[in-house]
Amino acid sequence: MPTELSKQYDPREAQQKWLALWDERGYFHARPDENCEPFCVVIPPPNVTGALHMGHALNNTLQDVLVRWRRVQGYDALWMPGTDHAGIATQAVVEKRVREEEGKSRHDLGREELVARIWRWKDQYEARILGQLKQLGASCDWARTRFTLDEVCSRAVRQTFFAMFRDGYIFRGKRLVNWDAQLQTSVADDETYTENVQGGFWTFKYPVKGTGEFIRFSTTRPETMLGDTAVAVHPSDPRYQHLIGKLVTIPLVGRDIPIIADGLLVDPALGTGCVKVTPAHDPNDYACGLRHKLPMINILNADGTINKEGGKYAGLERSVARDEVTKDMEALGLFEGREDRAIPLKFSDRSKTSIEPLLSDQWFVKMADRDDGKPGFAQTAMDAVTSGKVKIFPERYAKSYLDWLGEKRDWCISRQLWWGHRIPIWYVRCPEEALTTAFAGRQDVTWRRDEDNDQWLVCALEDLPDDVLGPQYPLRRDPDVLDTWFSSALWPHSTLGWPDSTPELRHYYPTSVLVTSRDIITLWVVRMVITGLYNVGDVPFRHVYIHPKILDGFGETMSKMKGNGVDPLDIIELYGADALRFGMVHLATENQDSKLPVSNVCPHCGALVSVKREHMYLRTKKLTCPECKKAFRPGGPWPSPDPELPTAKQGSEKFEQGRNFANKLWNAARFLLLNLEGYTPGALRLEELPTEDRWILSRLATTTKEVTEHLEGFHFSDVARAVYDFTWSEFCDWYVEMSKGRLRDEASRPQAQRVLAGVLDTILRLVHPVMPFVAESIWQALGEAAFERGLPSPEPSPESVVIAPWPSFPAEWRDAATEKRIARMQDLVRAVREIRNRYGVDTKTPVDVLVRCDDALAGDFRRLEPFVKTLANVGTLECGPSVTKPPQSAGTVHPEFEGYVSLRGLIDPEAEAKRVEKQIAEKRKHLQATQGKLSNESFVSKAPPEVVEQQRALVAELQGQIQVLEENLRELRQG
RNA sequence: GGGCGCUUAACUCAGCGGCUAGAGUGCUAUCCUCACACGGUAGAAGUCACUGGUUCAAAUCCAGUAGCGCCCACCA
Repeated sequence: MPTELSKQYDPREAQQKWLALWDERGYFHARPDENCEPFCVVIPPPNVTGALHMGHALNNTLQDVLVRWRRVQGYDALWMPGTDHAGIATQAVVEKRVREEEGKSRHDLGREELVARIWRWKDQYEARILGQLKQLGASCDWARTRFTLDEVCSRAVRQTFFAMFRDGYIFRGKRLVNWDAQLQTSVADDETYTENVQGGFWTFKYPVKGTGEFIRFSTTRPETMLGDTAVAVHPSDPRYQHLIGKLVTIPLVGRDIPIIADGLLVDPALGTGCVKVTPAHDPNDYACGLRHKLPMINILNADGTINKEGGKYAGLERSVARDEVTKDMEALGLFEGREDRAIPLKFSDRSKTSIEPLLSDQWFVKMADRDDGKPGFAQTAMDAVTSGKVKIFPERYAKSYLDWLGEKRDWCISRQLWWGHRIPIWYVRCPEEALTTAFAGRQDVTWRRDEDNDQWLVCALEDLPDDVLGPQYPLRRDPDVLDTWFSSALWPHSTLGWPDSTPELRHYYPTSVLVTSRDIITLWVVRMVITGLYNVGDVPFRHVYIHPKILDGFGETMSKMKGNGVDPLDIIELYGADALRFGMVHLATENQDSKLPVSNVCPHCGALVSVKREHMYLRTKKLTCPECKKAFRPGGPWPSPDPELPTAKQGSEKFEQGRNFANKLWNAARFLLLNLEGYTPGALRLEELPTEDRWILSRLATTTKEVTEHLEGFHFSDVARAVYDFTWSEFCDWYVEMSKGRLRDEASRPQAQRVLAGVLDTILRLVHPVMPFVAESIWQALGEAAFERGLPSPEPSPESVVIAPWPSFPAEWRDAATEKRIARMQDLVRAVREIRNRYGVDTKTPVDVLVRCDDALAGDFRRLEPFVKTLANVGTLECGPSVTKPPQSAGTVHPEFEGYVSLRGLIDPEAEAKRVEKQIAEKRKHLQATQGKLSNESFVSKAPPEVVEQQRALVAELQGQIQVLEENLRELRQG
């Protein structure tokens, strides 16, 4: 029963109960309804590697706010959930576990077994992540949950790759990879580490042909000289101007290479100012090689020995070749010296041997414009934004999107991993007839010639058996997998069933809005636009909303290692899911970062101990709680629990506002429910309502309009603020207080109940997208006591706030005159309270108040007299034009009236006089400034007339107030 | 190195050309009054980073300076 509502809102109980109820009733399940306008959001799929962090909490809260709002607005709302297989990250986590628990490497397990292990890991963590999202209150359509590596997504990936390959958007190209010569495999960047090792810095010289001159250069890897294809100097370096365009000979291999000018590669201040260029074995040289169309000579075999390009050095180990090369150069008199130097060197995580940058064949998606008339991918994506088909909020992020695309850099999509979508390419050496015969009439196989390697590249929609061409032409499948972002790029349409034309795809695509963070605009947003346009023929979403990034109290990124992160689940436990959500919505401003100070929660007493810089990176092993003086271990990525010292969870006081707000709402509802006895539903006629009712309805109508507009413009912080301010500062602080007397009066009670119930009903609808749990709790309780309610006419209430229609009120409800009337009364009440406080007059002792004002105002105050009397505990209230300041009273001046509180025996005339003097001084200063403006001829002539008028009115007002204050002062001094 | 952003009360942030610059937290005083102490009432607290400029008018627009941060590229 309603009267049993506890004094404090218990989020935990509510969360359990309503999650189950919502799920059971299927509120979040969407069925494509042609007669209903769709609103669709696809979740940025979280990685299955670990737990959700604060960024996820923010991202998903904002999506949920939008989806819940649109759903109750009557849209056919679908929020598509799912997770990402996150190639490298997931494989690395599982490999690490296998290594730690079994001491085995992935090579010990083999590809199949490792992938099987990762699938098991994925099932476990996917369940955990989805569970966390549910705890947050995310209103996803869980029945549609997808995974970027599941069958549905795989089919889309296969189809996309096949079509892009067939259409010539996917091509094979060269790229430098990290080559592990011991394991004879390339390794991903994440699998390497850099160490400073003692190395050499050699200086050599090459003879410049036909000049007798030499050009000097330095290197840390002399053996790469065998693969040099140019020497570069800075275009504006005066020392070498005359040599640009000349040829030099590499003596050891007898190759002639040009001297080129390259401002990007060469820093004239470093070394000799000349750089040898080895495009096949150095990332910078590679870029330079592309710019100058230099030959790229690979001098290494897979095992790290020098290949046939190295001439007489062929077959030598790298290090041996280095010595030999140096020795031979010295013998030729071309060696100038060597100095010891610490050199950063990349190593492979697994073999611990040094990484060799090696040019290898990789797969790319072509971004640049094409010469065959088909659109270039980069351009189509740029057009989508410049034409406004995709709108980015805040607008400034459109610039990063366009800038990045403007480079039109090809997208390398092959990764040397085992976990992911395997590239559907088979290599075979055979005459083409073998292919045409075997695949005659098949649309699902296509092939292209790879002249460099004398082979065919065969792409197929379904896996091809190795012997499909017969035993003499075995197929070899590409071992690599696709970049994770390749499958993520298809997410908005693959999750809806593409390549099939499903009802979902037809109805919900393009989706409505994508909510994400700015660091993946280029990795993800751009690529979704490209594939959406290519596969479906339309953009994937109409709007992109980029939310801020959450940083710690010092403005640093949060990370487990630093120990400055906050676990959303801890916040839910400590403050409730609604508090977490309110906090997230509240910090979502237009700003690009938002700081969230972090605290350790004392495991003994729950006190918050703020995390300081020196606590980070596990530098502090033990902290003492300032409250209970007991010791604990600060939160962080501790590998195991400490038996001696309990570890703190991490929290933040930022969420107290949301928790308190939920409690405030709860108690406002409690108040109403305790006063609903005898409630009967009934229609309200605006014109018959008393001032206070028209006032709260006017404020409610304004708030509703504002909240709706803030949601439409993605101004989330303003949404939270508007709902909070109205509920707390207007409804609770004033209207509820004003209703107390009316509820005790038999005659006015029914109407007060109806308005209170109606306003609370609307507040719940407005609060629901942000704080669904507390809204539902109150909604259900209210439903028992006042099932039929509403504004202006009562209706049976929907069975859940989750499906309660979004409110909107006629513009006439907003009533500026009434709002002004109440504001004036509030000013009077506040002034009386201030005087009461100042003189320490107990709230239980009534004071007499006199107000000098015109007749109209006096009439107003008389109508509102009961409120003035109860809100400020006023004994007698006298008002009118003939009122004079009583002796021994304190006063207040207002633009429209003067108020006096009689303080017989309490007043300190001297203190009061000083106060009045101070006020006079302030008003005079203000008056002077205002008059100054008005005496400025150009202000009067150039400023808009209403601004000038405003200032004139202000002058009159101030003069009046000063006059009153001066009279009061005289009276105080005389009396 | 390129791009973007931030600097307003003790802290976290609103305000984006025209009120005597606001909120939440914290602080001070007071009140456990029959919705709420996760509360009420009132109060104190700001050279709007600095220097110039534009404008009748600048926290707000422009330029520069300093500090902080994010993203991207890179460190022969």
